[in-house]
Amino acid sequence: MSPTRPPRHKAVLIAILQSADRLRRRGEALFAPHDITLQQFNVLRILRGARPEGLCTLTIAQRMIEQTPGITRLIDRLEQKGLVRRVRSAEDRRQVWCRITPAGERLLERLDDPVDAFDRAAVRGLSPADQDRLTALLGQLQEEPG
Amino acid sequence: MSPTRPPRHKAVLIAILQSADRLRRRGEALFAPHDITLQQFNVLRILRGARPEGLCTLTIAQRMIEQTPGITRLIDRLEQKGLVRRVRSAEDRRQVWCRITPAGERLLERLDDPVDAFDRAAVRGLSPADQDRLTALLGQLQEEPG
DNA sequence: CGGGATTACTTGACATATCAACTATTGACT
DNA sequence: AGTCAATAGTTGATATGTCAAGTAATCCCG
Repeated sequence: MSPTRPPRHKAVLIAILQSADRLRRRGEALFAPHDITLQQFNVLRILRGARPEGLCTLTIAQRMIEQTPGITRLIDRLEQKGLVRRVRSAEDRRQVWCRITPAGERLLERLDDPVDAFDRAAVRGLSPADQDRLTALLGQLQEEPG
Repeated sequence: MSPTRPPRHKAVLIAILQSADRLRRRGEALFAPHDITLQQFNVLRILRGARPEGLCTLTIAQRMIEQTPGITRLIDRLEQKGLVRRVRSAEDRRQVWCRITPAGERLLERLDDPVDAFDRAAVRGLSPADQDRLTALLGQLQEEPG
């Protein structure tokens, strides 16, 4: 019924895209009740890791898991929700420093356990050794130039 | 400089999401000059594989690599470009049969070689055996329920 | 220290994604 | 036949993503 099995190199790519899609969707479902998206959560985590100074906008963008050209408006939304505060830098007035607020920290604290449980559940089909192998293989893939 | 390395189970998830993001973006860049998106390309390929009868809308959605709730409008765009034709089914008037047009087939033919080259290049950092291992590991991951 | 190149965002316009109704048909049962 | 449930799409509202262009501040170089 299904078409002929794809050649090995296509199978890899399909598997990666499918896995990521599933993970993203299940992640979004986890965060949706808390009124944030996966990307917003990632920003908050990055900012929690950068307390107390915070980070300026483009530095956050660089640390995102996924490329995020719309970082400004993403942080706009977090600021509107009161989870992030922004201040224009005094030394270099082009930069904007972003910091997580106490409300943002409280939200992350509420999410820490569920997220960790989610992550563990997501990989429970693989032994620790296989998890390392998988990470290593994907690392090799990404080392490719271009 | 970078924060502490993430635990093994998080590292896997990050690697998957990052890899997929890179692949998607490079794929989009490949298709952009031809005025289609990755998802549109996938629909066309699915429909080429279903010639000459075509498929009805939701069947296409089921075969997509990524979940695609906006399948109707996605196909709207393909129809507007003349790459797909739709006809309401006579037997079951709820269904809409979608078929690739000759223009759609010509577009795919132009893309076949570049896409194959792209796919091969994307995995050239891995030996064939490693490619199979990677596919298998991701398969195990996806077998997980929930 | 003046002027062009860079940097760090910001904004506007537009494409696409997502979810929740809603419509039209068909199927299943009585 | 008559009705309720299920199926197959469609549509509207809204959120988000993406690219290109614009602005303000700083840097670099003579």
